[in-house]
Amino acid sequence: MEIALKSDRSDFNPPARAGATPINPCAACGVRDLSICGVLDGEELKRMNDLVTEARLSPGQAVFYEADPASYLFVIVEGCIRLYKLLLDGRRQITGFLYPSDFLGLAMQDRYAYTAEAVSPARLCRFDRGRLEALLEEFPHLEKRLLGIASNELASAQDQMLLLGRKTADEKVMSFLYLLSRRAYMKRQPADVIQLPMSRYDIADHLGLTTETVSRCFTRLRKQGVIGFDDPHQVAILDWMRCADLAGIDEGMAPNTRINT
Amino acid sequence: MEIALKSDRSDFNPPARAGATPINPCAACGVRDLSICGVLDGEELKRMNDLVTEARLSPGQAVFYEADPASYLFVIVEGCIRLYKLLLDGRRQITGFLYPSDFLGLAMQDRYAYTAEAVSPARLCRFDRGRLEALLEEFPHLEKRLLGIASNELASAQDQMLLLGRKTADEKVMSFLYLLSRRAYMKRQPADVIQLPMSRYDIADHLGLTTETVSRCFTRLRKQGVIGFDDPHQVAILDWMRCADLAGIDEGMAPNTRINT
DNA sequence: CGGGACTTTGAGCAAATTCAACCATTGTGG
DNA sequence: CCACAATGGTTGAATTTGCTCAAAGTCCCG
Repeated sequence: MEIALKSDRSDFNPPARAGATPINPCAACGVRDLSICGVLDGEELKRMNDLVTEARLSPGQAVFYEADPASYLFVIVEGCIRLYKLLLDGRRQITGFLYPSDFLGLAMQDRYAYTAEAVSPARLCRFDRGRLEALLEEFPHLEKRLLGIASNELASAQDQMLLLGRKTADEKVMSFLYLLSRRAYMKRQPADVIQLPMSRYDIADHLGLTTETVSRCFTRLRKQGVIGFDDPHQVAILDWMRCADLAGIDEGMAPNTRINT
Repeated sequence: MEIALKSDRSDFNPPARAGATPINPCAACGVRDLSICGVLDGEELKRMNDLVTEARLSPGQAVFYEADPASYLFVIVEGCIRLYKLLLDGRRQITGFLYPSDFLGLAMQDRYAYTAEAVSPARLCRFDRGRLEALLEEFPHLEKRLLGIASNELASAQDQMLLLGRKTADEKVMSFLYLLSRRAYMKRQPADVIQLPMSRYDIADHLGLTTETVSRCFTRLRKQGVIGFDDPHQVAILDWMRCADLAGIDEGMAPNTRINT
């Protein structure tokens, strides 16, 4: 199955030269504890280290394309990645944004189900799929971790369906912001000011809206005092009650007041 | 986290009496080959048989509710199940419909992420989660199968996001019908007449539309000769080219002319 | 035969889109 | 160093798709 792509693939990041790219040893990795590698001990980590190479991408570069053979799995080390699917006429749905420690490349039937592109300059760990699968035989808890990750993604996907199918434009935008804030909080990063590395266009394609509508929602919510921003890529949630109300959360608390979730 | 539910739980199916419900031995199961149990051999199947009980549900009965402790996993043996999530004000998004051989109950953090209800009279195999997980330790290929199932569901979820976010009402309805037809074909069931056990209301909540719009789409598509039906629960696809066009498939072939997918 | 649930159809309405213009920021070349 | 093109964001007016409200038709089952 071939997908229609206006853009050529000349910007495709060449595979890092095998064995030639020195990579930060996994033991020193900043995102390890949060990511799939967190379940591995010293010796296992060493084995894992053997089959990884680093990939660097600049904004707009693709990690892989929908329907490509799924030869690699990835872990984001730095930057933001967007995943999307296209209709034949070019309409785009961004199924998610990935951040450091997120896992990427679970595939159905050896083909990627979506395209992955860098939003901001990004660094990824790239694992050879075959060799990683071989490693799974040896480390069953790694496989268990993968299943856990897949379950989590499934749950997020269902949340996103609820958003796309049943929420209003304002609710969609507010839910999106709330989710990003919560994600930052979970990773012990500042959650008061939300960083939005992606464009309004990207946000629109993620929420099933148009750029114009997204922009209008932002200004409307700002006028109402729910959010605040000067830079369109840095937004603060001001009225947490109203935010939770719009996002469809039944607890109206700022993320840093929550006990656990 | 407690969800708002107008309906009480008086219709909840009582757990089948443990050990008391005789069940068709797995070896004789009609959906085994298609389902998760398909990877098990004779001895393994026997072990699996030990931890399963049968559940029967009549239309509208719940298998479990969102946020319930995820104590069981299920395989559908007969009937149709709808999965959904609710917003606080009652808006509903049906994330999927399940059919015989489908697997149910992958949970995040020990809680179900959605409610599961019978659409038509249904029969399910119910597995104790703890005991099944223990079995996974012994049968790693079973865990691999679960991961495969999760990957497939993830891919379907992404397709559904594309549908919800970017397709028109007609396209949504046609995509839905096409998918059901393809699913029937894959299971070697008649794919020329699509069985729709669910109501227009259910379809609407699955496609992010209202009943009225769904109904209008059906009549419009019938007038255009794309589909045909007398009974609203039995629909035939007549114009496969136009169907593929609307559904966003790039091959305009009837499912029974496809080589493989 | 009658009641209830589901489906269909119609008319008016509203949320979001489309089309268009304008503004702000950034990077480039003269 | 500044003009200016390019990109991304915002705002406005007109349009449209799908929704809401309302009513009528259909089917099933007691």
